[in-house]
Amino acid sequence: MKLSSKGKYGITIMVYLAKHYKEDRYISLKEISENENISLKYLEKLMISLNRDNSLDVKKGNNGGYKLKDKPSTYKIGDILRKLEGGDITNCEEKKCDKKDKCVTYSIYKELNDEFNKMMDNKTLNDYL
Amino acid sequence: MKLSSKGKYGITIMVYLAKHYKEDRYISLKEISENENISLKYLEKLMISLNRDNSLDVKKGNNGGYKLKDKPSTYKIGDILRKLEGGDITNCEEKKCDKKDKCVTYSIYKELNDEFNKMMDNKTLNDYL
DNA sequence: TTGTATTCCTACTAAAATGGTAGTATAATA
DNA sequence: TATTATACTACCATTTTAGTAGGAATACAA
Repeated sequence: MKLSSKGKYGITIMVYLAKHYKEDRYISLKEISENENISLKYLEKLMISLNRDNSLDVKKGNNGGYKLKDKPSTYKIGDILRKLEGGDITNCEEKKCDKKDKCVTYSIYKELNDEFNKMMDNKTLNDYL
Repeated sequence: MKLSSKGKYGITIMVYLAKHYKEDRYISLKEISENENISLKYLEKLMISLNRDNSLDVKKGNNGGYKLKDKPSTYKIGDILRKLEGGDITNCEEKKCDKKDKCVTYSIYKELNDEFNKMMDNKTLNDYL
């Protein structure tokens, strides 16, 4: 029942981009790395996950980097965390288990999962500038 | 952002006890093990955590076992999961981090954590009989 | 066209957490 | 004293987490 540090980094990164949204420039991972104390190499890896839905603008090369494609209020905290932490709070869906709907725990976990997602989707980057 | 199978077993166990609450007898781990397909040895270990708050009645020896001390509606799902999964959804509290309240992520995680706990505490064993 | 700054891709790895197993001790009671 | 339970302690294999390392691809500027 833990949110991993991956998700925390993800939020840190996205909030950083959001804070500089109005400057309308590409922000390099080097800059984020130095300001937020996250290793550059690890950042690179996190960005792959964070941008797998193509919600960010990327440019390689000199003065390249990342920026938000849209305004901060369109980025839900839930989306960010799900990209980094895996989609589901429960692992009831997995092959291991054959009971599915017969199972009490499954229904509890499903409820918790749905409510948790709803909760996270109520918050956007704009709430944390 | 995963709830582990430990928590699922915990709910399975507690729901089992709840279902037999009215029979007012001690239920052995052997019985639960056979009915729910959980290894006896692992069950024993889970019970230590599940009963570390002494919310269950235990008797050793012949015809011994566990039973609820109180009616199912007094057992919150949140309490059960927290006992097995560790108290907090975030690990922002840990020594690693020195920022604490300055930190945006901390405040997000705290909100999520509080709401998640509230959510789980709204459900009791009685809702899943 | 060459150098430099950047992201992208693939592979590896140490440490921690998870999900158990095994053996023995302790207790209750018939 | 035999039997049926839980309690305690130690171990362990597998998976996940949190990175590191090295180089390839791309963009652009001098």
